[in-house]
Amino acid sequence: MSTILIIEDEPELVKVLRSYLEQAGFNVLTAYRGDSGLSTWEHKHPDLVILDLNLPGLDGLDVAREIRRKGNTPIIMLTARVEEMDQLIGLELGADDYIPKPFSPRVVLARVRALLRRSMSSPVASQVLRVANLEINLDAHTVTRAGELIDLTPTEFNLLATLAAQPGRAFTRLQLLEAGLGNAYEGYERTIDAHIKNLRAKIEPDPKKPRYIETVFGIGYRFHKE
Amino acid sequence: MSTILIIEDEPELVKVLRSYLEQAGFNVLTAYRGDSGLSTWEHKHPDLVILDLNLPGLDGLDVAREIRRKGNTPIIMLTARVEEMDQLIGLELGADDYIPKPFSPRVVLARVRALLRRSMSSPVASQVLRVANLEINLDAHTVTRAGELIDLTPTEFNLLATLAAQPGRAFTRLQLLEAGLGNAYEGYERTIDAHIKNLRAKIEPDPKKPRYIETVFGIGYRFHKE
DNA sequence: GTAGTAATTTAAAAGTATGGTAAAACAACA
DNA sequence: TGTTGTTTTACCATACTTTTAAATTACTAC
Repeated sequence: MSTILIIEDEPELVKVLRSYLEQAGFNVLTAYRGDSGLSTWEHKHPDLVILDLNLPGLDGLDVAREIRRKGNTPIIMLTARVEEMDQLIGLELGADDYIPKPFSPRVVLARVRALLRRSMSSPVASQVLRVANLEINLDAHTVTRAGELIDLTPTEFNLLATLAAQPGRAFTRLQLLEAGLGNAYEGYERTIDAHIKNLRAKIEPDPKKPRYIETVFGIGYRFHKE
Repeated sequence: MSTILIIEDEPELVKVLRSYLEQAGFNVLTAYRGDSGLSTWEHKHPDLVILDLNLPGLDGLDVAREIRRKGNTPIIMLTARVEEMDQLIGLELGADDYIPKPFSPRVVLARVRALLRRSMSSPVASQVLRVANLEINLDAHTVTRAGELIDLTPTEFNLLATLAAQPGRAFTRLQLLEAGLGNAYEGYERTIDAHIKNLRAKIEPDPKKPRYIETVFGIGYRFHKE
């Protein structure tokens, strides 16, 4: 269930939005000031922020900038008028969407859903990678193939997660050492080969003819796309 | 510069949108039917699609579904009324944003920018060279011709990428040795010839009459321009 | 045009690098 | 200490690159 943080100083508006969003099954946090909103964001890690432009304590623009600097939580900006919105766009600040007041809560809900769907499906935000008939759960550190649980070592899991996060992209052994094992410029590149071999033995139906983890000759490895 | 595909059957609306978007520096493609729009999308790979819900030929919903199935181009959906929009949301179809008619072109422009900024910064944004009907994916280290995957060796891939990155420019064998193979002043220039031959055998429809990789007598080679 | 020259294409052989694999050495941890 | 996971090593098969040399093609000058 997704958590949404509303930073807005007009209590009536917050009340309406909260009820509408909770109705729709979201978990709602609220803050009435910019600074306290930012602090809530830092401690609770919401999945999305609805942010008013004019706020006491700390301006909405500054809040957005700060959130962008420290993370990539999707932001929906509430603005007083369309003209104001256009100005904002010009500023190229990091909000993902803008809704001019007055708006219907329904519109907000629609945008929230659209934005969440988008950010959820992005490889960084999602906690579960689904590729081919593999399911890689980053939180649980588990991998299942067709519902069957596959037991992987930490290194194998990291490698797989790195590769599967961007199917189709080829990684060099050095990149994999860095991303999957943490140790960049120390260590032997062929170590990766050994792990890949073990990984293939566990996840490939036929390890001799890998379907998921492809070899890119002269480069490294790649997770099969599609 | 970003390319935007508008799929909309109302000519007047297309005209307004086009002028507004082009004014803002975008490259605009248009289609008046769902099926032709989908085909344009497949061939031109726009960075974003503005899609009307009601279309002749192929329904907007189907177009969106198809685009989602084959890729992840951001989609902005144009809908007749707010109520209709809510219905769509319920369908959980893959559009990224919804704009109810009537709308101001300014709003559309704002959304386009917001969405592009979002998708541009996403890590999936892959480096792809498209020349003729070849698609050279630098991240994946793959080459496809008309969707067909072509298997190249590392050297062949580097050579092709070097040549295709600047179509029309002639490269000497020495430059190609350096750019494609890494070893500059050592090595035999004729080596390039051998690789070019193998490369042609793989990517040219008729290797005897090369269309892509042209010979520049006395100089070296050049990727065909246009 | 034609002959002569130079550059390119081609195919095959010789050489080299890369990846797969299994097993041994090593490290971490209970 | 026994167990499990990681890294290294070494060998082999395979894929790739380079060289070679002969055949072909393109240019130049007559």
